[in-house]
Amino acid sequence: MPFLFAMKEELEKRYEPEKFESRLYEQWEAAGYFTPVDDPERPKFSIVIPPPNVTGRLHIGHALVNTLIDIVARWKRMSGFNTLWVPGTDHAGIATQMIVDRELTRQGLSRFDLGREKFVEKVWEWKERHATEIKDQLVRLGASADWTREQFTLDPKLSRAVRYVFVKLYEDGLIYRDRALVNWCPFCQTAISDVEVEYEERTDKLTQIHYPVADSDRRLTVATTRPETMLGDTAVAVHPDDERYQDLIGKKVLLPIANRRIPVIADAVLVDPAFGTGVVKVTPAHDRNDYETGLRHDLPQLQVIGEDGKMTAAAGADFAGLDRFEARKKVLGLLEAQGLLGKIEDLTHNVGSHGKCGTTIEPMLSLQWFVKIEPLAKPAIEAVRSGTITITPQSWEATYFNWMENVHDWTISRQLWWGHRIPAFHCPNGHTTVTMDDPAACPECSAPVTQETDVLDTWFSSALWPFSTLGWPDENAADLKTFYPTDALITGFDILFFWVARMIMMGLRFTGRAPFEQVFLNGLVRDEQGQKMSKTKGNVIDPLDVVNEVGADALRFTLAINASGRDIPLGRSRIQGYSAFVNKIWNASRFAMMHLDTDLRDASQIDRDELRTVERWILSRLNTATNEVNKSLSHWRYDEAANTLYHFFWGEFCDWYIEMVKPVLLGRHGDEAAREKAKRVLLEVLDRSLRLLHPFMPFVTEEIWLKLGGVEPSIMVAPYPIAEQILEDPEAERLMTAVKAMITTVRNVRAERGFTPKDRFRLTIQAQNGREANFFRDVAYLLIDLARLTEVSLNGEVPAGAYQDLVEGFPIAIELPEKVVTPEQLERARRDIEKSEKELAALDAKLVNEQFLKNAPAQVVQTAQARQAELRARLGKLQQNQ
RNA sequence: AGUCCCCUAGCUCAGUUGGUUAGAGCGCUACCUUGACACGGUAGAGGUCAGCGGUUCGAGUCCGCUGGGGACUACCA
Repeated sequence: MPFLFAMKEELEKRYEPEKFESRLYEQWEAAGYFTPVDDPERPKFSIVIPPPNVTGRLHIGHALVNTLIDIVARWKRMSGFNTLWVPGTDHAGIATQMIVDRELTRQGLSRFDLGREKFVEKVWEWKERHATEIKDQLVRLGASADWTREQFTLDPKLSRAVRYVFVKLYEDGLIYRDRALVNWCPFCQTAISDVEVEYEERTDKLTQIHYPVADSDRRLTVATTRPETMLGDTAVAVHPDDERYQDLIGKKVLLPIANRRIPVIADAVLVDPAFGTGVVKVTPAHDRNDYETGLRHDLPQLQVIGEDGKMTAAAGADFAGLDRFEARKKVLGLLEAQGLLGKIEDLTHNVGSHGKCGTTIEPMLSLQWFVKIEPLAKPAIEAVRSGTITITPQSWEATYFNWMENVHDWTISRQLWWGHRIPAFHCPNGHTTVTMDDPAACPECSAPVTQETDVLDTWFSSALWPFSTLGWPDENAADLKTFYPTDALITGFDILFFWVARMIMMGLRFTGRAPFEQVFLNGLVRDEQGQKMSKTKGNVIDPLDVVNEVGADALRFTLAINASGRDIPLGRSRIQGYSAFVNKIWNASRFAMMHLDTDLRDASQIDRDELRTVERWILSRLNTATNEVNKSLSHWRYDEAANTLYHFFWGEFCDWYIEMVKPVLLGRHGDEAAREKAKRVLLEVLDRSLRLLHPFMPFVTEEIWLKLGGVEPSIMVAPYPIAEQILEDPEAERLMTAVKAMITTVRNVRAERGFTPKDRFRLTIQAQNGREANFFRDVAYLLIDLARLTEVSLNGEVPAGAYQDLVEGFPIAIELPEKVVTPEQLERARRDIEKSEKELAALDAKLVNEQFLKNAPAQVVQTAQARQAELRARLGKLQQNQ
């Protein structure tokens, strides 16, 4: 990696991200770095944003997803990929309509006062405001998305794709219109799909009601949690084999209040004879199972609850117009008065409500549009099973299969105003036309046509997002040809069914290819105690607040280092911890730059053989880190990659290497030539570290790097480091590990024996051969500096009374002045020895065990033997320290 | 009810195909304002890896059971 640097200026004393983050982003955008280059030589990498709803501000979950996307995008871009990240927003049908509706309510208006056209105009105004706000927030995060390609699901281009898909699926018989039982939200007054229903466990009253058997004094007792639906009962069902009711099958019961005669039917599917009384009331118009039972027995469907959640005329004059829950009370009162009320018990069951508004769902018969799902699901299942698409973490695949293998047809029509209006045209003679272009008149009978008023489920357009945003259905669209299929999809697991599954289905159906190869599902951001964040709990963290407080880089790094695919516990203290790391990077760079000259050139020209062991060591460690970061990122282990960087930069570069070059840089040791080499290596390590860190911390790395003055105009278009075998140096690592351990041992003994940092000792090292002896002589200045010694002597006599130890295979002795040893110190020393003795005993036993020697791999036996020898030697030394 | 996941230091978590002395961050203790950083440095305390049983020369890691927690899907009159 040849590179040139000309130090431009020093860093500010303090790290103050607010001073440069926005400026850098503007520079990147102005330079066009977010837009892919037109270079056919480069492999491409493309990814689409999970389009945020235009309902409002982004929350911490958005910050997470977009940070993870940005890390991959920046990593790929620096790694030479022609990278496209498509940004955009979703019109979010119900959610957005609700919000604008609510605003109108505050003004004392309703959408009906405005009318459809005016209302939709209002929503567009809202959208313009919020799409901008969302972009601003992503900008603050440092998202390297290509804003010249920003998309919106209701844009003409995407709307055309939506219409094309609708028409095609209709023509292929996969979209149909039918009167069927759907999930109805009485508050939003629209049908919703199965996935939009959220189930919550609740304890309700299970009420027994006695239905008198017609022309008899017997009565059948049913049990229900929804007494008001009895008004819509059109049968009572028992199990065909239930002896208790054999004689009543085929007879009639008299439905109380309504005073209708309804049949007693036998149904083995609906009725579990062991539950309750074994008798079930059947309300085909308001319950899924009853609906299907009704179809089996050809029962009338009596709709007693209307679209507004109020009782209909069919419920009887006394009930018409009454809210469904009011009606329940009234029914119970009347039944009680008639003595037809039985036992009332608690029953814990699941109740479905609309995820967007919380209203209890009313299963309702309704004329709606559906997508036949099975022909779409089959290939989508196959794509994941065959590995064409991989899902990470893999455990989600089971959930995916489970759902896909059992999905029902998808209700796609919504009784809303905000969304893609269904391109179906009806004429008074009952003909329906579905075409790409609006028909002037009915093609069959030339009668005037009117367009369907329903709009499509928001997720219908989202399902096309990876290709509609790239220009599809125009097969020749340049972006489609270059960037489709996309490479990866990063999103929350909560929209696996809503979005991911449907994109796979639609992508396969319409482009013949999986819309992406890899899916990474990130976890939920929770608070530090693992609790879900919610406004009511007051534990919500607003990403923008965090950016304002500590900068985008600290937030991004905190999110990344916790992103393993599981839920992420996030708290202020955690973010603080990683903002300290950003601060550390700033200060370490500042130190390095204080000692780098302005005329450094082409550090790659250093002859590696001329480097000292210390320098070969840090380059070797850096190389290992480089290798690990690339590897971890390639399999979605953001946490591993971030951890590797954290420990390399702080634990090795700052804590050891910088301390080790200080004597040379500050002129306390070595000559001018040595100083030059040290500077170049320092620069090289800093440069590579910044590049490695850049995808995680784009701002701080750029700010420092620009001041370092590299040849590339920006770190974000500089090459990402890759591991180079030439930098590996196991021997340097072995020796430096020993040096570090010796320093730590001296410090440890100093502290344990109650000496102060000012007390200096003499250290004696026994080297095994001349080469090692020379090495320790060369680094003696380092040991003296970092371990605070008076001198280091090689292979000398061990003075009587010196503290002895064996460190990484090297016997050492520390000459300590006389000092009274406290009982605590003795106790500690004894415990240390005891621990080693225990371990040695276990090893001794293991190494005479023939089974172990026979079965264990040679490598394992060898390390055990080596450890045994070392422990024996070390114990010998330690026992002399009294 | 089914499927999946989790239980490792005070807290939150990492521990790849079973193999040296189980790690990190935060928190805690003691000492240190040493020329980049007190958002710092040095040293340290703290773990019967939920429990029981099994497989194995060897289990935090594999299998079974029990207990506790969570997620998703389906359904319950």
